[in-house]
Amino acid sequence: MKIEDIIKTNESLPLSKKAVINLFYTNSIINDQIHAVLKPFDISIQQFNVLRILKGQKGKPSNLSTIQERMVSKMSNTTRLVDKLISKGYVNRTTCTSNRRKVEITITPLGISFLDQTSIAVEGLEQNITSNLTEQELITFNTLLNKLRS
Amino acid sequence: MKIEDIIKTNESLPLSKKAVINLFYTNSIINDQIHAVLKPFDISIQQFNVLRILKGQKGKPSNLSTIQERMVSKMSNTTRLVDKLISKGYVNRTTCTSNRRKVEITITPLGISFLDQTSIAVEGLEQNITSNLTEQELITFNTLLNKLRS
DNA sequence: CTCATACATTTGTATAGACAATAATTGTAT
DNA sequence: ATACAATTATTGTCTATACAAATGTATGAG
Repeated sequence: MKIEDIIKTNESLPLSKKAVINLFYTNSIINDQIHAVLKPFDISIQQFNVLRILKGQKGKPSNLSTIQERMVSKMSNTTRLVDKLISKGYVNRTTCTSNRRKVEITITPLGISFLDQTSIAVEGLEQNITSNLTEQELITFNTLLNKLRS
Repeated sequence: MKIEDIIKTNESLPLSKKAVINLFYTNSIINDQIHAVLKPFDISIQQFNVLRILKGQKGKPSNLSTIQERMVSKMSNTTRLVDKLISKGYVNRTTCTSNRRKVEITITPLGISFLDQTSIAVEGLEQNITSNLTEQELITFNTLLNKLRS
């Protein structure tokens, strides 16, 4: 469905506004879909992303600031996000010995196996969503997003 | 900057995942920019959107459900959003006489002049962001977003 | 007319997020 | 060595959001 039809505006929008609204709207739709997929696993998108980042470190511990850097939508409160993951047993937190201001966060075996399970569901959704576009279109889409931010 | 460089992943991502992450990341960046532009006006993006929807009605009052329908990122709590706008004097709320379950919300003259002022700033930003793309690229971008949701 | 049901909005409550203030540790200049 | 600034994380507080329950109103069946 075209974005004009969705927001049901009578006047035709300038292309710039249409693009921004369309970006927000599409993001919102997909966000809801991921949220729905994660719901049975009782985890939020942000918590899921932290686990993904930690697993990407392959055992190497991360500090809070590193996690925050790599989060796609930055979170002011990574401390409390990690608190939630600790209480679920998915990550560990220890103070860094070489620099005691820092903290070292690692994913637990339970966290890894949990992440592996949920990832299957999320990746299925991602492929399902993007299957509406050809490979070439996906490449173009990524390029356009990159340009938009530049 | 390419999305791979931003999330600094060692392994190359599947195109489907890359596209979804890129969408989220780009949305987040632009969201922050709009937030920053609106900050001096002391209004949230959601409140701004409600004002835009109401002005689009050209004097015709809207009920809550209509507003909710047209919001790009749907809000569970339009009541309280409207409360905020009332306390700022930007909208009015009266119960609908023909159906007293419903409520009629209209934008006030103050709301309109406020919206006109802020819109200049927001539209400037929208044009600034999208100026990185040619007109043809913007059209393609909109088409790809539409397809992604289909 | 009265009851059950549907509808439109509001309210309650728990969680998430933004942002500023604080605490603890380390680095640096004199 | 000491004082001051910078770094890193945590906490407090207020607002926003998600979601369920409650409120008030309308409608249709019998």
